[in-house]
Amino acid sequence: MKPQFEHPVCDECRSKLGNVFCTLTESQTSEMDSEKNCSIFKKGQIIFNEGNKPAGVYCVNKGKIKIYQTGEEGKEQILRLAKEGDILGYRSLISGEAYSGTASVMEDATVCFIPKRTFFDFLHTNSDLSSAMMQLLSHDLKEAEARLTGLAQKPVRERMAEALLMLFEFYGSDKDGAINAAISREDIANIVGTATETTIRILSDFKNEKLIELLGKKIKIVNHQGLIKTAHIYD
Amino acid sequence: MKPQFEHPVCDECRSKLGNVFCTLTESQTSEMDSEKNCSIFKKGQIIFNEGNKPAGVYCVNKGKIKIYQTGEEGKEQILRLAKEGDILGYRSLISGEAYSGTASVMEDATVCFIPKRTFFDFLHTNSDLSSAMMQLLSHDLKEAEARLTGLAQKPVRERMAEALLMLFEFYGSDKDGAINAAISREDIANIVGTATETTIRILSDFKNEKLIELLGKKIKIVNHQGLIKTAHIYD
DNA sequence: GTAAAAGTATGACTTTTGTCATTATTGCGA
DNA sequence: TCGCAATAATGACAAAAGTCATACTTTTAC
Repeated sequence: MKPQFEHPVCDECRSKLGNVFCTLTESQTSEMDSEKNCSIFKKGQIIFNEGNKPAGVYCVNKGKIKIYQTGEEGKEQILRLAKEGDILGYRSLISGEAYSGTASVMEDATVCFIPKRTFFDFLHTNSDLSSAMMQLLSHDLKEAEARLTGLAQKPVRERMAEALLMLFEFYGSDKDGAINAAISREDIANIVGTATETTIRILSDFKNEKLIELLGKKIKIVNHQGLIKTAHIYD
Repeated sequence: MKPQFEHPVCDECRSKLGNVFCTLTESQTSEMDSEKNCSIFKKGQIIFNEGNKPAGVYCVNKGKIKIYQTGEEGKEQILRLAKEGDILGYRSLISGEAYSGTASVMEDATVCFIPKRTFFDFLHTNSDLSSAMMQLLSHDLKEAEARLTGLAQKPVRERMAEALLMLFEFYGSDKDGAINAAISREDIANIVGTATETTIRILSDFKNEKLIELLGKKIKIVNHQGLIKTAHIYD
């Protein structure tokens, strides 16, 4: 056995990163440690697929993951991004349905699997966890509804500015001050809900307007206020 | 006192219509009956406003309500519709934020108000209710994400067909077989996420294609299969 | 280390959808 | 019941965004 691999840095997930599992009691924490199952996923691998039945929830220890729905012509719509500390697959598990989206690895990841039975057991006996899950779902719902309205009402350019600010917020910045993620133009397009070419064009517009810099695959925001203004966010 | 007005048909909300409050115990049911507060709202009235702080949840006894977000140029995006048996305002209450949408009455309504304290008290002591709320939120989230993807990927015509099928499903049909709601073209536009004129045009296209009939303000679906095909839903 | 594949960039053009203007039509209140 | 206001309908046009073609660049795999 190699315990340092089986439970790599999950204490971090719980305490440092402050996800819903912070609410677990001592005994639940150790039950989780014995029940969970961590694995490594390489870039491009699928963690779960739209249409599959969930058998538990996933907790991301490390890496970057996208959850997307596939439209008719195979175009992906990215619904959510996940990084260390985030949990995945709870929506479908809770509503007892098949996954409505696919989780795919953008950067090599370590992910723990917590079996359905364990998770529901915690949920039924720990009202703090229930409460945290309700808040998580409420937050996701708020987010989804805001994006829905934006998609219906805002032009691509505004949504693009918004997406860049979101990516910066979510991933933070590397040593160069660029968004700390190697995200393709296509993925950005699939977040914003537009064509890849349009994404490329708007990014070069932003570059010409000195709002961003393009450092290879990395994007650096050089004028935050300008982007905020472009996104028409005034609060 | 006039008990027949204070608690008009709430037993129906609970048992017949099967909302989350089915999970309440006997004593909680009577506690709710004494704590709740029912009122009548006329068409056009606002039940709560985007930005306000929630003080409880609302349970719709009768009537038709829309929840929408207002975009920059004052355009409404309808997020959800509610009818008898539905509850309102739980998302913001649970996440402890201001309302992210406005609830406005489309057809005269009777609505009960359940104070925050009572609701949270039930939630903490009744794990069946917690569970039901989690399922409700999960369902809403799934719905929102599906609409998000549709908005990003499907043309207006498909979304319109989808919306008509949804309205039929949600409101049922009246004696003429038409959708049992007097919903304006503008409201339909704000559900679909398009301009009112585009809505009018597509509805007359659908009429010419013998998919629907327009009986004054009412819409009758005469070719369900055709609409399903137009919406590109194949499951 | 090199070739193939994937990703990025740009131009030309088309399609979709929105906007504005104008005219019916309906519903409702005085 | 009349007339006003809101809603619905339609046309002409403009703008936004998508598609297709092609070139160039970077990554990846052998």
